[in-house]
Amino acid sequence: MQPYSTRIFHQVDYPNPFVYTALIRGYCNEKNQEKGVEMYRHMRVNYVDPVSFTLTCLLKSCSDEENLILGRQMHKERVTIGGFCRDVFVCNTLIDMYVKCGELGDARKVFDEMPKRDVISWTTLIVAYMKKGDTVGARVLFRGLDDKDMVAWTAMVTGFEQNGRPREALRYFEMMMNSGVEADELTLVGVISACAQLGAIKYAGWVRNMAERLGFGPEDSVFMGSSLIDMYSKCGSVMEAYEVFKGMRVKNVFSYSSMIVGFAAHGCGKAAFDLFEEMIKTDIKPNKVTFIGVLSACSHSGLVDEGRKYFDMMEKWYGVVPDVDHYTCLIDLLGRAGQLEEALHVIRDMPMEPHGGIWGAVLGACRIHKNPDIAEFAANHLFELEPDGIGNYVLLANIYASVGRWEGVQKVRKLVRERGLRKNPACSWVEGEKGIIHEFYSNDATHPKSREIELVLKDLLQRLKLQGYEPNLSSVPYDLSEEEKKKILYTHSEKLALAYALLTSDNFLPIRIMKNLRICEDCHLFMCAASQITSREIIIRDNVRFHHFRDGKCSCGNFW
DNA sequence: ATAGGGTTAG
Repeated sequence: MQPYSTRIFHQVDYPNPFVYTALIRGYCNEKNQEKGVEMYRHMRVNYVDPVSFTLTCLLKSCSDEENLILGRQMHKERVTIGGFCRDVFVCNTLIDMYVKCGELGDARKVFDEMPKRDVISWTTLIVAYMKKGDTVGARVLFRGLDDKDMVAWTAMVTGFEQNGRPREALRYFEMMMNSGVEADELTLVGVISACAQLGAIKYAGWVRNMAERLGFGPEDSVFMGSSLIDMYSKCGSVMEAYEVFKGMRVKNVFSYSSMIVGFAAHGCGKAAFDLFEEMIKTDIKPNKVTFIGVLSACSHSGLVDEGRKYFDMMEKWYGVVPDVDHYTCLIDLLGRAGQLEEALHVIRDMPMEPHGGIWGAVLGACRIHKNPDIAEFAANHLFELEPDGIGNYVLLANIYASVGRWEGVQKVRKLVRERGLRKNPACSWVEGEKGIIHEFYSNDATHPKSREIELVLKDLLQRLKLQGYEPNLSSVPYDLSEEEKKKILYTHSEKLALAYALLTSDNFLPIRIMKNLRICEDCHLFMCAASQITSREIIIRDNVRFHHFRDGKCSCGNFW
């Protein structure tokens, strides 16, 4: 605040509400809440009645500072002054204040008691429900909203996207289009992120065209560019991601980090490092996520020494203090490289408590290196930290099974039963014609083409066998007969998805399969062989990384 | 004069 603002103020003999409010606004804008409140008191003591803007200024600063106590006081003030109860501006700011302070119930109460609400009141609340993860609540509210505008629709689209429900996000986007509401940059960025989750590369292409027509293509918009980079790499196309990156006129830390993370997930370690080196020559400062990318690039390429070097550098040279997630990358790096003992030392010596992710990285490494003892140790921590994390139980059971410790498998199964947990069904999906997503579960015969899929798969299996493919029975973590194991392997969801893609897609295009869990050894072998026999490039995105199968080989080097 | 929706993480 300019010092003379206050001086001038004191020269006014009888300041009116607007003069006071101007001063309060000045203080609040420069985050000097105490001074703002002091002026407010001054105003009241002198019997000057506040206007609604006076309250909204103070409430806004309560939102920013998350000062719930003062916020509640202002809420009461509103009542005592009277008249403002009906003021939509004041109420909306009040709702926002309660939301920012995490008091959704109070926000709702203000909303319910408003005599007249506008689209902003609704949207504020819808976003709050979405952020809390209550998509049902948000949807109910949205249904009750009469004049749904662009921002309200966008809040729904991005809300679903942020809650990991990309299909609903796209559904709402389409409903938005159908109801004739225009989309803008923010809407389309949300849609692109939903496509990234889904692996819907064709759909994303249309959205990108739309964005370019509207003047916010990746060349012009950093947001659009960064989310396209992320989308293309999550859809298995790093090169296209890089094309977008190169074409962006303005880049920021998001663009670089997304690209580095993309390279990392595809096992392009060298490209990730080169881009990092390029980045630090610009004015753009690397942040936490950038280093997550760099470190995970090291771990997917097995570069332990490089990883250690970057880990030591990040704080010393770039002022980014390693947090528990960076330690997770380091543990993952050491673990993958087989240095499990060293990984445990790092956990012991690190300055924070290990969280689930840390033990998860250890457990993952134990799977690669078939180490049931350390696995048990890590899993016990995990079972305490994440008692409902079904993936951990499955992983431990698989590790036991891989070394034939069936009594261990039984023990884990019992634990799962006792805790009333259920295995996540494995699911794979591909984008079919017209960009429609086709989903497959294991042993799933609900797809309209399932009869043909079965035939394609049978035929493929026979041809693969002639080439020397043998089902990998140890991929089935059950103590079953060979025949039964073969039957189970044969129905894994990614194989169904592959058969569907072979049946329907264009011959020259790569096949992109997404799945929710990690690919099993047998499917990995199967895909290697299938890529050779069919001369098709097969790209599988599992829940961790990408596998590019081409000419009988996988980009992960059979080490994942 | 004052308000609601956005990009990167193993």
